[in-house]
Amino acid sequence: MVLSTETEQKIVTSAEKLFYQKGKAGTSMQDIADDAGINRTLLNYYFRSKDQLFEAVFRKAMGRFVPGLASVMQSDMRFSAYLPHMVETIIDTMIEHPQIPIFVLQELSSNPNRMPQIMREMGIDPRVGFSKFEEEQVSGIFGRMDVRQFFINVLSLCIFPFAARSVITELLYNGDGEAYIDAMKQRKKLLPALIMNSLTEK
Amino acid sequence: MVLSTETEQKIVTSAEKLFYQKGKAGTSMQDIADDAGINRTLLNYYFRSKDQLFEAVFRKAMGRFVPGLASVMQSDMRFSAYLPHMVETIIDTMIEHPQIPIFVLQELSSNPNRMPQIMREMGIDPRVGFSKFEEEQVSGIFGRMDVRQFFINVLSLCIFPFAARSVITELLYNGDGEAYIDAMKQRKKLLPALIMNSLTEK
DNA sequence: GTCTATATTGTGATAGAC
DNA sequence: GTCTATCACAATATAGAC
Repeated sequence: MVLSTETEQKIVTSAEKLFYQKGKAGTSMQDIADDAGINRTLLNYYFRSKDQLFEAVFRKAMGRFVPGLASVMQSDMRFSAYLPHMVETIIDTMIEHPQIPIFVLQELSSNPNRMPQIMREMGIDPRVGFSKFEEEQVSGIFGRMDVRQFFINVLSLCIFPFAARSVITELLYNGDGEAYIDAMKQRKKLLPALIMNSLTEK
Repeated sequence: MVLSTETEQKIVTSAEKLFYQKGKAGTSMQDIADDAGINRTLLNYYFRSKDQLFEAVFRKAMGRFVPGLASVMQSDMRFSAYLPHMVETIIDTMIEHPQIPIFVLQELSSNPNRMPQIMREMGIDPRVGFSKFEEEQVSGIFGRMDVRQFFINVLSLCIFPFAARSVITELLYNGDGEAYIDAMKQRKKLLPALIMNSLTEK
């Protein structure tokens, strides 16, 4: 999607901000227009309907982290280098766009049937991401760990802390947002070691 | 909250189902009435406003997993027994109410300022849940692992797979919902060992 | 491209009959 | 407690002037 005019960009910027925060149904076209400082009817002029504007925002959100992940997956790094790189890529993306996890997961949860289509559109082949793991599983790095469970663990450890930001900040860091962010940055170094460690049998 | 009449129960049941699925703004009073098979104005009769109905559902959702967690935390089990029990409690709750994570996280994300108040209302003292960990940290079980990071890891590994259900099912289990559920059940045994393993230095 | 005016529908909420 | 009728308002969307 190419954003030609300045107005179009302002619309998308405001729409992203508000859709991320309040969701699709919780955000009105008027809200977006006000935030962008433009007339409400311009939203319809550029995007025809709220649905289409939302679609643009949703796809942009998916596009913010899928390509980064895909490129890591498709690189020919070995597992030992692959893991820290993947963790860092995910966490950096999350720090930059901390509201995306909930936004995307909420939409996919309300509309689970979208997943297959999205995967096709984004050119995601589940088998590609695994080939690397499966090769190395043969060589024994994974021990008895199921590759799928392993993958779930990595994603959980990287993404959940951002989806649960408010809870974690309040419950563990006494509401101190900076302490929370610091902790998230630490996880870039912490997680790879922890994950590797979890693979070796006790 | 005591649900006296049958009608009131039908309302709450439908409201839970729809609010979990579509969120507060995405669900209309008419939707709920239709789902419950009753007249729309009865919702106002019993709950006065949509806000108050939502509050009832939200508190019920919080109440579904907070007490279970709190009771585990406040028991005087030692860490080695505490961990599997905590993991099992969380995952069992998630299997029973898989939509609660996103529902709660989305609401708390849109409205982060609710967290402190909720913690007070539910009688959650952040220090209580940690006392157990901190005692044992002195005795060296945690090694150099930060207790807060550890806690984040446990919650991430237990909860995220449910928040990301549609993604995981599609990406890792070819859309096979039963395979997904089986994997979640396996995690009850898998995670405690993995987590303990991650604590020991390599 | 941007505005005003307007059409149309949906929404939350209440009053009052039964 | 449950219904019908009705309110005030907000929502998306379009037509048409400039």
